[in-house]
Amino acid sequence: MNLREQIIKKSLEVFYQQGFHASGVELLAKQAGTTKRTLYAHFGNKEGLIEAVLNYRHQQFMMQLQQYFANIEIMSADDIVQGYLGFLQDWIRSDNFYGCLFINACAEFANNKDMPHRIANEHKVHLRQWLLTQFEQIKESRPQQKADTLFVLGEGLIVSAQTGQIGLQYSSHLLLG
Amino acid sequence: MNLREQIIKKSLEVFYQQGFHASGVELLAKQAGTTKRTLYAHFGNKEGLIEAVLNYRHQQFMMQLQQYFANIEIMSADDIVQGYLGFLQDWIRSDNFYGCLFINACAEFANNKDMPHRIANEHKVHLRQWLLTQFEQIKESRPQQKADTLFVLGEGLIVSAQTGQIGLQYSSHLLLG
DNA sequence: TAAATAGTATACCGAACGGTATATTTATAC
DNA sequence: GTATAAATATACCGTTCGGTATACTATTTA
Repeated sequence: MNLREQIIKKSLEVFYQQGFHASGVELLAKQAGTTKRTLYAHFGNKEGLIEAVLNYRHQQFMMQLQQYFANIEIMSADDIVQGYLGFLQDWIRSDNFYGCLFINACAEFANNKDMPHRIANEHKVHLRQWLLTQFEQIKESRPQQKADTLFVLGEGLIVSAQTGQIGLQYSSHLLLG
Repeated sequence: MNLREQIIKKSLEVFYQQGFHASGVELLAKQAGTTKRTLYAHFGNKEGLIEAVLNYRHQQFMMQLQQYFANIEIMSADDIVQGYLGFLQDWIRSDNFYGCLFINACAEFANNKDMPHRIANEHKVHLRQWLLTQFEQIKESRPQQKADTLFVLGEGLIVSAQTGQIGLQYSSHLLLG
């Protein structure tokens, strides 16, 4: 068992459910089944742990998204839209959904020079680029506009769910013009 | 000068820029030009202050939105869409934009039984209802769907701006079907 | 087998936290 | 003009914070 990864995984859970500032290092270590001493040996300080957790979550999220898309056939722009929204809905409807960790990080670290904010920004840029690539691969017209609109819609759905706006009667037939 | 309101206004600024957990009561009092003693006399505890700040922000936001709409002529669904998006864009482009305080509150207080989360939920419900009323007033078809789609798009724009996604090429011609 | 490595247990540090106590000053009102 | 209320200044409380020190144990490797 990889202890370092165990600490990251458990800390991800705690940060996600309680926020970064509200999660003490003592608790993080205990939840990971280890001690502060070991935690600090691995990550230096709390900031180092946060950085590792955010990087881990980025990898995990992109992996899950790619895996989801690997199981569906993408032939049209609508497939991309329905695929991405389906992926988000599965996540949103799952237990222990507390919004997007990167958005939450920006909420707690408002200054864009703060490391968590910067990593969150890079994650979103990466995601937008990935969506763009999907539209480009099927040689869709205006791929940038479609990717960005889908991205914004997705962000809106995530946050709306986080604030308890369930059963939204939104329309997703917006990208096919 | 109303000291209670002064404390609320300054605390709103501090909470908005630093987050709730990261803002100490000592700092909040100092920024408001008063002392902890007085702050506690008015709000009982930190939670009471947070509650007052969130309620104040709700009133302020709805007031500003209504004022913005009072200055434009609403004759079509497109006017409502452009009006709401224009209102959000003005806010997003302003100095000291750090996302939506209510979304940020849900990020820090993930449990929907927490008071800040609950107030945030009520605020969003209220906003959605207000948007719905706008579409109903011009006797637009499918007002609920249009209001919800506009709401989700707005939430997405706010959060996208917060994570630094500028110059998005999204399409707002999505509600006119 | 002995050295080196990694993790545990626990106590501790100074600082900051939310919140309170005491005493003094300011402003309002009868 | 004096009582009453409201705000200030400041010190303090117990607790928790992020982070460190010390000592011990288990595992690996030469």
